[in-house]
Amino acid sequence: MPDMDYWPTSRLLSTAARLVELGWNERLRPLGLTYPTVLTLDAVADAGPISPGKLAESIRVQAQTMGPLLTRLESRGFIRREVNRFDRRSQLVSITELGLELLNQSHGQENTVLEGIDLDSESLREELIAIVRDTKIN
Amino acid sequence: MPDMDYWPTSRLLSTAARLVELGWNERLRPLGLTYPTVLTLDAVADAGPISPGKLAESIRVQAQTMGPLLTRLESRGFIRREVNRFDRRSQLVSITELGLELLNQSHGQENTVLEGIDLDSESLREELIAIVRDTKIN
DNA sequence: TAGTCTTAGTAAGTAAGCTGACTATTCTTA
DNA sequence: TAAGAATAGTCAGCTTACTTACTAAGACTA
Repeated sequence: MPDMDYWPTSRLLSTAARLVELGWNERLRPLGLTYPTVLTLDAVADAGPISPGKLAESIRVQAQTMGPLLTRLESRGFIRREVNRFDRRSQLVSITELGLELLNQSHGQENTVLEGIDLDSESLREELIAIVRDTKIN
Repeated sequence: MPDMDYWPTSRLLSTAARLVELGWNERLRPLGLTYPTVLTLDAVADAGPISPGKLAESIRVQAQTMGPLLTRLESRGFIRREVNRFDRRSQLVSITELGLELLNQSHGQENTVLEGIDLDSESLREELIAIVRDTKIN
């Protein structure tokens, strides 16, 4: 085990994030989902029919990242994409029955991730929120 | 800005990590480096001639991830790889003069990242260390 | 010593994320 | 109303990271 006391905080942050995502993905694999796809499905389920751009903004990735992600979700039948009749540049994404079903199953798994690790401390949450809030995205 | 109070902590964690890495990469781009390459160069500089496997272990990525990363670093002349004479299965990685020089420049940039964000609080570090320590990697 | 187990590294395939550059549509303004 | 600016999405190219499966070399054991 490396001597993490000497790691820069940024390095701790990304390593922790990668390990947590890894744990998530392990649980989600049997469902055919991954961590980012669950984030996206969640956002679509929440925000009703929504454009890919807004979706990208809401989970803080680039539009170029959201495109292929939606393509994968669509090819598996978890979402639907249609052109917005009122602005033909944009699309409207909505979740399918199958997507909703999978999303519910994934929420059932949620509790089993990272049990034993005190990940829900309020102070940790507050510091992470500060980072996300204060880091400017271009 | 989304309502992060309702985000799961894991989501906060990976979003924060991605944004921090983004900020890092912006600073490193003029040097021709990226966040993971600096991690790797750092580890090589620290641990002297070291095998790719140990290197992967020390920064907690898979060996299959380390391989291509070293190939890129080598093609830019930042590191050197040679076969270990005493165990011809393995290699020994060492940093070059050029790599050392770049690494020093990147350390100079380090201070300008994330200034204004309280990223170095001790409690944040402790919680992150706990996550990295307690998350089993296969 | 021959056969098996272990270890080091690589290859192939997929996913996710980025930048920069492009097309198509809509909006704005002179 | 025509020209230019802005917006939505995609394409191409690159990097990082994972899984599964492989080869080569060394170690161990019957």
